[in-house]
Amino acid sequence: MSERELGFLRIGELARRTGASPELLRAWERRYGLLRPTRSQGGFRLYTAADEARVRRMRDHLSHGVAAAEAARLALAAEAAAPAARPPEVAATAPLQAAARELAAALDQFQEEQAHEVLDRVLAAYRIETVLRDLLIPYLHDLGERWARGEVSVAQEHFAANLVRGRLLGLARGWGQGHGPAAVLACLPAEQHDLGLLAFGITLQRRGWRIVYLGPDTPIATIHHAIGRITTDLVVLTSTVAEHVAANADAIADLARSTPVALGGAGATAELAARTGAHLLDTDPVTAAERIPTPAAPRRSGRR
Amino acid sequence: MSERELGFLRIGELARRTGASPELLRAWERRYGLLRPTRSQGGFRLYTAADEARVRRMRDHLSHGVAAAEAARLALAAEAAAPAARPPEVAATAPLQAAARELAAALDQFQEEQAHEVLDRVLAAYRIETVLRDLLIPYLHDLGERWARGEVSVAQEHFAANLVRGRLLGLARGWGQGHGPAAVLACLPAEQHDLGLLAFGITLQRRGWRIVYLGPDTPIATIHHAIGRITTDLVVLTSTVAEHVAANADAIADLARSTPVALGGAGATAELAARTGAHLLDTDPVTAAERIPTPAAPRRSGRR
Amino acid sequence: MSERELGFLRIGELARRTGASPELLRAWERRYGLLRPTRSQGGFRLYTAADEARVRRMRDHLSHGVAAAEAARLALAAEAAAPAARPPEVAATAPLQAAARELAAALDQFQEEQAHEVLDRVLAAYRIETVLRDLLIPYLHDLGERWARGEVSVAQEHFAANLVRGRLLGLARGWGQGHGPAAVLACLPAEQHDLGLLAFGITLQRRGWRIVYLGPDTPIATIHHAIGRITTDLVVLTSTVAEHVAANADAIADLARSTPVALGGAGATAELAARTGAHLLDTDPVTAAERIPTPAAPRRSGRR
DNA sequence: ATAGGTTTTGTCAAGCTTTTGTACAT
DNA sequence: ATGTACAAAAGCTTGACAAAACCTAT
Repeated sequence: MSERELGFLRIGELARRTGASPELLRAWERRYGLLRPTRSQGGFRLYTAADEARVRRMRDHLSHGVAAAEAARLALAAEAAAPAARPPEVAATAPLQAAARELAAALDQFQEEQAHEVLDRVLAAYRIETVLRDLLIPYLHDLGERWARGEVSVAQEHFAANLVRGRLLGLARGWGQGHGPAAVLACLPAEQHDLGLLAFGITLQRRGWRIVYLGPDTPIATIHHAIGRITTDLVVLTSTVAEHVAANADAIADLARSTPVALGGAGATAELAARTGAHLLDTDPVTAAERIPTPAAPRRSGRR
Repeated sequence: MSERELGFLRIGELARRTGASPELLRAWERRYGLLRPTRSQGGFRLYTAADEARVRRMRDHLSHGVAAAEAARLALAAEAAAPAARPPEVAATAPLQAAARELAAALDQFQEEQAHEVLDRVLAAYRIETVLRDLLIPYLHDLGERWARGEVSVAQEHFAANLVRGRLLGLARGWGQGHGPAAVLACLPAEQHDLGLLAFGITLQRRGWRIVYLGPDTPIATIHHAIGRITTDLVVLTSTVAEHVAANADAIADLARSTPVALGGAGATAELAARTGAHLLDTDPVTAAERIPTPAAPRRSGRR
Repeated sequence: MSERELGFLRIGELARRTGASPELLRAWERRYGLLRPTRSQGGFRLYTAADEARVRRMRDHLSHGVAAAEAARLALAAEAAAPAARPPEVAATAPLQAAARELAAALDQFQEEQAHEVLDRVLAAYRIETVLRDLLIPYLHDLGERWARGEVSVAQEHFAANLVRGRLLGLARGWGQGHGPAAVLACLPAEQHDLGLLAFGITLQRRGWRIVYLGPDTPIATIHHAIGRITTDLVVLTSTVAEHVAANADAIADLARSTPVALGGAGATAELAARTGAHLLDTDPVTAAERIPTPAAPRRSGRR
C-alpha cells in the first residue's frame, strides 16, 4: 500500500501475489463476497490494491485458525471501520459537529488523507460559508485553545493549520478575477494568523467581490502601494493583538482618510476603530463578510 | 491483540486456544451452561472472545483444585452486566415543516442563497434520512402538485429541482465506494424525474450499500451491460408513469430472472411488479430503502 | 538518405533499446494508445525519449505480472501524476490530457472513487476554468463520440455524465448569490444535455455574475416568467440540435427584443443567431463565458 | 468415546471466451 | 507500414467432489 497503484490486477497476478489460487479467490468471492472486482469488457475480473490487502487480511486470519467464513467477515469488517468514509452513526444528531470531531481526530494524528476526506465530504454537502463558519473557524478556535492549554503540540498545531491553509487557498483560487468591487486584505505588521482573513476573503469573493490578498505581516506602506495600483473599494486589516493595532493607529487613520477600512481580529476593539476611523468587524469572519455592503450596486436594466 | 477477536471462533480453534478438547467444551456447555455459542447457518457453534475468556477462567479454577461444577459457577459469575448507553433519538419534525415552508418561499423567489442556507441549517442538525423524508420529499411532492395546479411556473420548478439535485448529488458523493452490496439505480426510459431515486440511493448507501447511478431515461438493455461489469445485488428502476413501466415489462421481467429487481415511483403498481417478478417499492424512497434487506452473505452455494 | 532526426528514434532503434519487437510496439500503440509517435515525411514513426521511458515502464509492469492492458494504463497514468506535483498552471495541458485518460479509464469501469480522486487532484492543481476547458469538456466530447461509435454503452455514458454533473453542481453551489449582473441559463425544449451549460455558468459566476439556472428542457415561455421576477442582464439558451433551435426561433426572437440573449451549443448556428437577434456563442463554453462583457461596469469609489 | 450423518472449504474439470504476442499477406 | 489472422496463455462459469471439521445421540 505504498504507492499510488491505481492499476488493476487480473486474477492470476492477484493469486501470485497473495498465494491463494484463482479457484480459491473465486470461491471466496462467491461464498463470502470477499471480493467484488469490476470486470473488463470481456468479463475478466479486475482487482485493485484494496482487494489485495483484503485477501492478505483473510489469509492472516486463516493462519490464526479462524474459520474461512469468519475470516472473510473480519477482513471485510476491517474496511468499514478504518477509512472513516462513513461516519458510523456517531452523534447522529449533529452531523456537522460529528464532522468537526472527525477532523480534529484526523489532524491530531497527522492523518492528512483522512482529514482531506472529511473536508471533501463536508464541502460536497454544505455551502462553503457554512463549512467555514460552523466547522473550520470553530475548529481553529478550539485548536488554539487546546494549544494554549498545552493539550496540543506545536507540531500538531502547525500541521493542522497548514493543511487548512492549503484548502482555504484552494477555495480562494481565482478570487482576484471578475468585475466586482475590489477589497485589499492584509494582516497588520507582526501578525501571522491569516486563516480568519482567508475565510473572510473567500466569503466576500463569493458575494461578488474581487480580492487582493497581501497576507500576514504586511507593512501599512505596502498597502498604500497596492491601493495606488488597483481601484480599491475596501481595505481589511486584522490583528489578534490590540497593541499591534495601536502601534499602527496613526497609519491606519491616515489610510482610512482615503479609502474605507475595516478592522478585524481579536485585537480590533471599538475604541481603536473609533480612533482610526475604521469600520469594526466584531463577529466571525464569515458573518462579518456577509454584512459588508456592496458599494454602489450598478443599476441594471431589463430593457435594451 | 484486541480487535482481531471481534470475530467468531469455531469449536476446534477455541479448543486449540484454551487447551480444552472440543468434547470437553461441549460437555461443559451441556452440563453447566458455561457457554452459549451462537450457531452458524449449518449449525456449527460460534464462540466469541468473551467465551474464550470464560473458558480460561474455568480452567484456571480447575487447576486450583476447584470442582468442575463450582468452577463453572465462578467463571460465569465473574461476568457483570454492562448496560449499553442508548443514543437519544431526536424526532421532532415540526421544525422541519417550518423549514420546508422557508425553503419553498426561497425557491419560489429564485433565492438561491436563502435556499442553501435553510438546507445547510437543517442538514447540520438532522440526520440525512430525516431531512430527505420529512423535508425534501414532501417539499418536492408539494412542488409537483402546485405545478400541476398552475401555481408554480416551469421556471420555478426547474430552478428548484436543479438546486435540490445539486444538493443531493453532493450528499451522494462517494456512494460508489466501499465493499458492501451493490445496487444499480436507474430511471426507466422516458423518465426524467430522478430526485426520488437519488434520495433512495443516498439512504441505501448510508446503510452500507454501494451505489452505481445511471440516472434518468436509461434503456433497460444498457443495465445488462452495467451488471456485466459490476457484481450487482439489486437493480432499482423507477418511473412515474405506469404506461412506461408496462411498455418495458418484458425487458424488466427478463432482467429480474437474473438479478433481484425493485420497482418504484408512482408508475410502479402491484400488478406490474407481479407481472415482472420485481419487488414493489410502495412507500417513500427513504422508507423503501430502509426496508431493503442487506444480503448478509452471498448464499449462492450449490447445495443439493 | 535522410535528414538528421534530432533526438528521434525510429521503431527499429526503439525496439532494440527496449527489447520489444517492432510488431509489438505497433500493437501496443494500436491497442492501448501507449505511443503517439510523430511521423517522418515518408511515414516512419519517430519516437522521443519520453516514449522510450513509457515503454520501459510498460515492460516493467509486465514483468511484475500486470496484464498488458493495465500495464499500458499505468504507464500512461504515471505521466499524469508526476508533472502535476510540480507548481502548476502555465497552460501545460499535457498532464491534463493524461488526467483525462485516467478519468476515462475510471469512469468506463464504473469506478466512482478513482474518478473523484482524479478530479480532486486536478482541481487542487489547476484553476477551475482550466479544468473545465482542458479536461472535462474534452472528456465529455470524447465520451459522446465514443458513444456514437458504440464503444461506450449508454450505462457508461449515463454513469459518467451523472458523476460529472454532481461535481459541476457542487462547484456551482452558491452561484446565485452576490451582487453582480444576473444571467438566466436554460436548455431549449427537448434538450437534455446541460453539462456544457453548467460549465458556462460556473465560468460566468467566477467572473462576477449571478446565475439563475433552469436546466434541461425548458420552455421558452417560462423564461419570461423568470425574467419577470429577476432583474436579468442576459439569457443563455443552448441546444445540440439546430432543428430544435429553429423550431423555437420566433419565441427566441421575441425574447431577444426585451433582453440580451446568447445562443450556444452545437445546434446554434450563425444563421439562427442572426435570425433571432441573439448573440452567437461559437466556442467552448468556458471561452464563451470569458468573452461575455460585463454590462455597464459600475464606476467604483476610491476617491483620488 | 464412538458411530453415523452434515457442513464447510479447498480443489478440480469440462467446455467456452478473452487477451495478447507473433506471423504473414498486401 | 498496415491490417488481418492465429494460437497459446489466461480467464470464465457451472458443477462436482472429498477431506476436514463439526453435529447429535448413544
